Order: sequence, then C-alpha cells, then structure tokens
Amino acid sequence: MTFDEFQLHPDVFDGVQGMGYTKPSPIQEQAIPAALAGKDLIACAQTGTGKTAAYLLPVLDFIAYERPEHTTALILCPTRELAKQIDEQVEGFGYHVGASSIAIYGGGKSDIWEQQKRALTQGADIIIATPGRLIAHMQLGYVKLDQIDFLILDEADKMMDMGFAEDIIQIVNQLPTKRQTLLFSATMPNKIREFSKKILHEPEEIRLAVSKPAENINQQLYMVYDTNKLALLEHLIGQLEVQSMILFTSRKMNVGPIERALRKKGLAVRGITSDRTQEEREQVLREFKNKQFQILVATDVMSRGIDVSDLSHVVNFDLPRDAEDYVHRIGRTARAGTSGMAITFVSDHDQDAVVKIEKLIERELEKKPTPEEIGPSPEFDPKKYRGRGAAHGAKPGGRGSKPGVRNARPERAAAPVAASPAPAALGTDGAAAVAETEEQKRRKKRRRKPRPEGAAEGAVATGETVTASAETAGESATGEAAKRRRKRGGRNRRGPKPEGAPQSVAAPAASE
DNA sequence: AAAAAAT
Repeated sequence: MTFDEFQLHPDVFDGVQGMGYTKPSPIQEQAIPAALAGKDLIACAQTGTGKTAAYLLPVLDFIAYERPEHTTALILCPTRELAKQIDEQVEGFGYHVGASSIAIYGGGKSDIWEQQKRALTQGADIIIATPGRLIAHMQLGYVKLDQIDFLILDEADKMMDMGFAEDIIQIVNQLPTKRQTLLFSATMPNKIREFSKKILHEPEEIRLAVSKPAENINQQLYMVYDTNKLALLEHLIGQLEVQSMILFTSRKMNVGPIERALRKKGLAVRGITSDRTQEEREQVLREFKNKQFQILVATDVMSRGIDVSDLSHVVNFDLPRDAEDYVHRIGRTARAGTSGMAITFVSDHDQDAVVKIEKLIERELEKKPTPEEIGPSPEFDPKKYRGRGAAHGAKPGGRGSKPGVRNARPERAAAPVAASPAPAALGTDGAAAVAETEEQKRRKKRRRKPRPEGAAEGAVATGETVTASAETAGESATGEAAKRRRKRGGRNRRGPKPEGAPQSVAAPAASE
C-alpha cells in the first residue's frame, strides 16, 4: 500500500513526501481511511507505530479542504515534550497546507504563559496540549474550542494513569458534541473502555498486535545486584559501540548520581526528569536529538512517544513499574526499521516484573549473570525471590523476608538508590457523560464540498500517481475516496485562510 | 514501589 491510495489533499500528500514517508504503517492503513470517513476511532497502538501521522493526516486533510477559520483539532497528550514533538510534526506534515498549531503545556517562565495566551487568543488550526495548562488557560476565557471538529487523545492510557480523566472530561464538556473523536492507547484496559464510552460515538475499533517490541531489538537481561549496577553499566559501555543511549531509571533521585558517575568516567552525559526546569528539559532533549552528547539518563518522562533517531542502545537501569512501560522504553530504539539493543538490569528484588514482561511480550528472555570481574550475580528464580512486586500488596513475610538476599549483597561502590514519598493520585470516575445521538445526525448532514482551486492545481503534481493507484485499487478517482469525502463534506467553510495565518506560535522548532 | 502534570 502507498500513501496516495488515501487520496489525501495534494497539499497533505506533499507534506507526507516532504517528511520522507513512503509506505503507510499498519496503524496508518487502518486509521486513516476510517478517520477520513468521519468515524470515531478507538485505536490500540504504541508509539513508534506511526500513530501521530495516522491522526494528523486526516486532520490536515480536513483543514486543507475546509479551510475553517476556527480551531479544527484539539490534541491532548500526557507529557510536555510529547506535546512539543507533535507540534513539530504538524509543522512538518502541515507545511504545504499552511496549517497553524500551538503547543500548550506547563513549566515555562511567565513570558511563555503570555505567549501562549496571545496565541490562543489569536487562535490556530490545531492545538496540542497537556491537560493541566490548557484548563488553566480555559478558565480565563479566551480559549475558543467551541467549534472544533476533532478531539484526539494520544496515549490515553497514560493520561488515565496520571489521573487526567477528570481534567479530560472537564475539557471535553467545553467541546461541541458535533465532532470526531480519535482515541489512541497502548493498552485497552476496562478503565479506558469505560472512559471511551463517555466521549466516543460508535467508534471503529482498531487493534494491532501491540505489546510486542520490534523484532529488530536485541533484548538482553543482566542479573545484577543494585550495588553493582553502576560498575556493570560502565563495563558494558566500555564493550559496546554506543552511538546514542537512553538510560532509564524509575526514580528521579537516581538520575543525578548516575549522570555524575558516568561523567566522571569521561562520558558525554546529561539527565532529564520532571524536576528540572522546562528550559533545561527542552535544551537537553534538543541536544540529545542533535547528537550533541551520547547518553541521556532519564525517568519515564521520556518513556513514551519521544522520537530520537539512530538511538543505538536503551538501558533499563531498573525495571519499570508496569510491564507496558518496558515495551515503551525499549521502543525508543530500533525505530523506523533500524536495529538496536535494549539492556535491562534485573536485581534480586524485582524479578516478578520480569515474569510479567515475558508474559506480556509472549517471549522468554535470556538472563545473563553479572560478569565475574564485577561481582557475584543474583540468580534468576522468581519463585524464590517473589517480593514486593507481588500484585496483592500484602508482603507475605513482611519486610526483610527475603532470606539470604541481603547478606548476599557484596559491598561495592554503592549504586544510587533512593525512595521518595509520593502523593496518591486522585481517583476519577463519575464524570459527566457527553456526546450522544446528535453526532450521528450531523454526519449524515455533512455535504460534499467542491475542491478549492488551489487543490486542483496542486493535484497536477501528484495527479498521476493518485489516478494510477486508484485504478490499481479498482476504484476510479471519483469512486470510494470521493464517497468518503462526500460523507464528511463541508460545513463552516469560509473561503481560504488569510495569508498571514499564524504558523506554530508557541513552540520554537527543536531541530533547526 | 514511581513518574508525570497547573501554580
């Protein structure tokens, strides 16, 4: 399959080509036609599957044809860096459409707030936001979302985990019920299912074989005591040809010490956690993407969605809390068909997590012992070490009930280990229901809209391929695709966008 | 048992 089979607006197609995309990914193959047909969508898809383009292209297609003067799409996502990255993707794919976008997220200085306020007041075709900051702006009254055509929830499960359900409902209640909603989630637990019933209308469900990391990731597990992790890490870095590495740790407090220890060894390393200033976060990520340093030490703030090209290695300094996050973390490498290596440290106390991961990815992973020159190795024996990872919360023998383990720990340079108290996340339920049957009526009402002149001209460039492929697919140029378009035909059209339409206002491009 | 997200 090729992109021209979607019969996207020529300006959108140009954007696809400009971004170097040639072949639609599985999620794109399924989601794009459904979204173009005006359907709500609930899609199971991880990052790294081309998910962003899967929802951006239909939105851009809509903008290219309809040229609405109001904001067309609201995209909600869990982390600030992801919002920024999606905004950059809009710039790329939407370049020829001239679509404007704003990224709205917290953490910046007060001038950022003012900048966001100005941009929101002026309006943009697409708003990409983390929920908290958007609500803060919405409460001040200048955010105009009452006419949006698309609501997109990216990483919906992650947002639920982060307690955003109430925030999202609060936002959704300000949106028109006449809209198309696309929900993307890496997992589909009941929580998401229930939630989706509230905000989606007769969604088409798209399921891909998720939870399986790419085959071209070389996954390695090392059995290692906490106290030996740093030594093993340095040993491995010495052996491997590390071009670019992300090292994940589950605790913010580990980041600094690991960073310093590696720097002491002469490595080019920087750290990132939510505790750092937003300026620093963005600078670090930009420099890492630009290969200005070799190793990024990060918490799970980096585990989802962040796209770094040519990342050769991912190290899990400790196991993530949720098995899903393992897949997300290692999915940072081997992107876009390249290969990569994922090394995971397994200590004596977190072996249950390995079992969960293996169940999830339906594959057993080889466990390598700590090399002798580093120190003694824990054995892999999850029955023996069944520990606090156990789901039921009850610790069978109470604390310190792991015979032999503590004493078996060698005394080596201490690896950074720390615990910090965490506030409990808010439970969320009982939120207002939203859309209903009007949605259906509206879709039938939508009329077909003739192509704007610019589109016809633009079509010249790609016309041949479009027609050719349509024929191959056994449909004429006015066939299926046109029917789809008729269904989602135009409303609220007010002629072409003025020349000075705002171009991505708030976010300076990361890769210049 | 953590992290993230509005201030």
